[in-house]
Amino acid sequence: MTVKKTGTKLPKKRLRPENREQQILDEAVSFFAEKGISGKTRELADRLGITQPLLYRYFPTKRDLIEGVFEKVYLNKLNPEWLKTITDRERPLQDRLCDFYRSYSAATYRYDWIRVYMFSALMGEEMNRRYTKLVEKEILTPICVELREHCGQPSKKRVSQAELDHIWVLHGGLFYFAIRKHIYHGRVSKNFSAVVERAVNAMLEGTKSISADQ
Amino acid sequence: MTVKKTGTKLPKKRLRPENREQQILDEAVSFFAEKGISGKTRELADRLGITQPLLYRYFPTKRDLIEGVFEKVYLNKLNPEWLKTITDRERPLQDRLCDFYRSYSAATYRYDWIRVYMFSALMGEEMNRRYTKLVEKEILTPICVELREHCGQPSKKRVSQAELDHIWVLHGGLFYFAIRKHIYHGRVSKNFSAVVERAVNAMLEGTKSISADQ
DNA sequence: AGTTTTATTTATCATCTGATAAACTAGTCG
DNA sequence: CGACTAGTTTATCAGATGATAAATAAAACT
Repeated sequence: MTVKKTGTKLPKKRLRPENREQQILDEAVSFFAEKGISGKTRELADRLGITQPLLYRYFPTKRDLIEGVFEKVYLNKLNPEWLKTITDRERPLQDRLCDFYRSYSAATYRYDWIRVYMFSALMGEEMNRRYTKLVEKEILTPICVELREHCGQPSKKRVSQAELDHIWVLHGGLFYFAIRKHIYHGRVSKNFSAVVERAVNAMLEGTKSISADQ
Repeated sequence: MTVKKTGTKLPKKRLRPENREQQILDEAVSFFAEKGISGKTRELADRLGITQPLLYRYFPTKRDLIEGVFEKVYLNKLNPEWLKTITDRERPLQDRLCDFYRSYSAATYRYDWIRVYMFSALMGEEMNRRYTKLVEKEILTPICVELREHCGQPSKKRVSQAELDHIWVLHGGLFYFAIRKHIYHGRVSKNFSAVVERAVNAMLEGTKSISADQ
């Protein structure tokens, strides 16, 4: 695909602005994911094989660059298919949730994504809170509704904070798998799918069981 | 130019080195928890009402100061009582785990702790990995053993990664409550104890139920 | 009190770092 | 080709920031 001059030195080719901007943004995501937001513009430029001032032609300030990184990470991450998967009552809830988490994890449990996400959260970025609220509305609340049905306790009442928090334990617990892997660099099992199945299964069975007691 | 005194009496008292060092360390924990490790020494000094060079009398480099902060956060955090609580087979496992998580969360699910913990993890600090491994060894593995017993499947085999990962989902899921609260600044229910009870209960019942199937 | 000690401040350095302006040159077009 | 356009580099600035040395003054000591 790339027909570049073979040699010791990379040819300093000029790129069209759109391409250069994309190239910078791509590398910036991976760079700031690794180094954190206090990563230096000179080092990023080095990685790109360009000079530092060139960054400023495409992004007037470092903040603008960072914002580009955040947008790339946060935007269009919620797949509308997920809601369909979750609410498809033709299938057992167990299967739906496992499918959802397999797909969701493939989209977000990635080194760059997880780390930029956490950095932005620690910075108190508004975008993070917006995303979290969106997840609650579009993913977790629907799961709560399905969970009620699954436990034979449908109701018209609004999903409560307690119900949300209960599902957050599963959702966060699975997310924590990615934190352990990409932030703690700890040992995790290869087979995430098995972890999901076990956790989802236990949660569904357990929740049904304890809600029957009451 | 301007005299520091703001009219009211802020006596510039000299402190004994031990006291000053402690005072600096205390404020540093809360300061770096809020600002991240790239927080500036001058700003920390301002908060303390001292001058920036004074910091360097007690901590030769910023790195030394940060290390002091990390030690304060990581050291002696694992209470030996917890192991006793977890393994006390006189009581139902449900009660033991709920007690443990109430105590564990009181000790670690704090603004300063959670944030410094996450900052250090993102930096790839060795201390973080050590702590995580210790948690696995002293807390999660014992829980796995008790869980086997609870499910009527005791065994002499070593606790597997899959078993650990299953418990990590609960452990991380509850930890994630603190992340949502102190890092995402999201809405969480006041009653964490109720969240614990529900999650622990569901996990125990669910795990027992699904392990009976096999 | 006078003297000594040392916690603290004042003044300052060296370097880093985000940012800007001008020079340079690869690619394009007549 | 020769000239123009614009992507890129070179040179550099201004402020920030970690760190140091000397001056100051509060407490301790005699």
